[in-house]
Amino acid sequence: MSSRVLVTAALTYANGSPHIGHLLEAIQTDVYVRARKLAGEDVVFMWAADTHGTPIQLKARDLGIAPEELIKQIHADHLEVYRGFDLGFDIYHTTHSDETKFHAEQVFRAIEQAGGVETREVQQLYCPHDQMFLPDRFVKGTCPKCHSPDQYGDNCEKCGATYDPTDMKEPACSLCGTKPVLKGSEHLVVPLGKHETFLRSWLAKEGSTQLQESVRNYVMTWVDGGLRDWDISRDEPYFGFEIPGHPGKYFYVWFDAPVGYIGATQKWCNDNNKNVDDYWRSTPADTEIVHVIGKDIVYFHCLFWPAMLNAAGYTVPSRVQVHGWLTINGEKMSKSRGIFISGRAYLEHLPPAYLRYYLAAKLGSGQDDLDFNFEDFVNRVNADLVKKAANLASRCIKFIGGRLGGTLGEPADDAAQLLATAATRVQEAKDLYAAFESGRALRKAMEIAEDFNLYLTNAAPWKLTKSDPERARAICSAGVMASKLIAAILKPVLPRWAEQLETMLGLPAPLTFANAAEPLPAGLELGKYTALAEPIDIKKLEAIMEASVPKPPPEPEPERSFDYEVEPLAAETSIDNFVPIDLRVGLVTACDKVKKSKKLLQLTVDLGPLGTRNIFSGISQSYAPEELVGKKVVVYANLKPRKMRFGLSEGMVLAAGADDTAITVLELHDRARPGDRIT
RNA sequence: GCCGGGGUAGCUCAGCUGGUUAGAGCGGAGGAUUCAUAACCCUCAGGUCGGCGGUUCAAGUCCGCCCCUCGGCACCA
Repeated sequence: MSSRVLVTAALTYANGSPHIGHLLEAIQTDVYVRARKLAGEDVVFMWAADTHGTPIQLKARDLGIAPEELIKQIHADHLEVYRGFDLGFDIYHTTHSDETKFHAEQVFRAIEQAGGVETREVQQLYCPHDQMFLPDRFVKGTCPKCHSPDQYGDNCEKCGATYDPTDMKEPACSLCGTKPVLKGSEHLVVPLGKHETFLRSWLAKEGSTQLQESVRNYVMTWVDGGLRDWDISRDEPYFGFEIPGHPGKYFYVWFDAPVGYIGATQKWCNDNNKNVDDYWRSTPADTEIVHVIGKDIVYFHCLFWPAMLNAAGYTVPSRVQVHGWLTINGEKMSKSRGIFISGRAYLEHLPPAYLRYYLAAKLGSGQDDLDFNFEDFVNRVNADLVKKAANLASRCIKFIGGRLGGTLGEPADDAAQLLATAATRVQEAKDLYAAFESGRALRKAMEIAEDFNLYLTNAAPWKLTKSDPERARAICSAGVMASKLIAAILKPVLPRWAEQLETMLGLPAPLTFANAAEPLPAGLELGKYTALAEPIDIKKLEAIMEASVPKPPPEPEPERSFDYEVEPLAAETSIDNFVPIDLRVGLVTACDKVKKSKKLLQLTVDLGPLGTRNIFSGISQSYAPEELVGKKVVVYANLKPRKMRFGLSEGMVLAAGADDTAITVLELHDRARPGDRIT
């Protein structure tokens, strides 16, 4: 066992408030940390907000405030929400800090001195109006392949072509519309190929790094496919740290973001009289470094990050634990479609314990996606927490309090075996937690509750209050003891539950995995029972989701503001340009999903006297096929038929919407006749 | 197309290195009980363990092929 353990959750990007997806990871990390602490290990949870990069810079500009001000506000918000969920991090720092800057520079200098940094001349689009180089997604223009207008600088959503923003026709800055110019710039790159030997050993199956098998395989495909150079610099203006010795160049946000882990540790060490080198200049055998991340950032944490650390002489991670995505009622989260839960909205309606329990109960060590299902949530919380665990404590403590003078006795002999099994389960749970198997660990607690609820029913102490009160006391005392063991297992997930029970039982010391099985003294005066968990109603969850979705502004302000952007208005034109476009009323008579296609639906559209058409439309992410059947839609009917992979598309169905998942097909009133021209 | 994960009772899932009549939780049906937060306890699911072949004395459990589904990649990191 290492003498020290340092755990991190991924840094939350400081451009918004944490949502339930962030909380999944935070809770997973917190449960892991608390469990290992409860096991008596020296564990710290180092965390921070990720504050640099173009999106934050631009958001601050839109709000008319300095980026420093923006991230300060957001940091405060993160801290409040995360504390609200009882997350036991030792620090929630920020990457925009002296400590992170210091270590980012250290890492960079070390790599540079070892000859690990090279320069490359990069030609990039530059907006003379905004006076900045434009990342690919900030360029809009016409696709060089299919000539669709208004596509992003990296690929075309219409034809799927990929290209360089410099290849686009009529490129424009997406911020101001100005035509960007091509400008050369020198970038600093780290040729990752130089670190291949190290990375292979770090990733090796036989090595000491703990990685999920699927993660290891995934990363190895990158290594085997040839490691590319990593561009670590960005030109000013860029919200971040200037690179030492390279004026006007800034660290790319992904260079300094993970260094935020070290920065947070440095700050915490400064404040707590510890030595940062014990953590980050140690050997993995001496200090475990465990990163909990989502599957989107595996690339950074399993390639760049260990390579950087190793090259700069820092401790490399000993474990990277990857989790999947959170879906809500089986659907991907999406603010625009109202499928979204913010941490803040949750806290306004429900106690954090339920979410912590639900997510921890569903989490295992795999990286499967996890569904937040409302019905399941209510069932699980009510059945496990309320009906099983809380009820066991309630029936025993209340029984002793109400009928037996509130004094605990020795646990009954016939419960000894069950209590021994329960004590074993606590130890098993400890190990399960350390393996990120919180779901299984919690099951152990429920097994204890099931055992003892049954035991109590069979032993029926309520029949003995008159005839044999001491026997009744012994039975219930065993139940109280079981509740204590359950609370120990629940403690990493439900710290407040454990504290409440500690108070009711008047425990001399906080519960740990080690002391959980220590007997309670006979003669102990029990405190009054206070409810450990209350049943919840599914309506609460619906209310939370509603409250999470940004509401439209109550009254239109003099200057209307929108939370979305639309394409700029096309150039003015005459009616002559409209005439050649023949739009017709079409009745959708059949509609099916296209196999092997993510976006397409295949429609059969009746144009009345003009016959029927087969039309493919990229709206499958917004419509179920059956929704469209019987609808009257607008068809661009003289559009040249287009051969697609799945067949011939004979026209186009008109629709509105920027996002593939939020498209609205134009529908006509029922009195429109199929085939009628639209003018 | 390529790479991964899945496909086991109505739902969510356990089933490790193959071995008696395939399990749990939830929901549902019935019953028992009243200490407890209408809580607890008992009984009830006759499930082709996605399909087809194969290995074996023995296969959800190993091998091959196929189907379905989810995710990732293929452009960016």
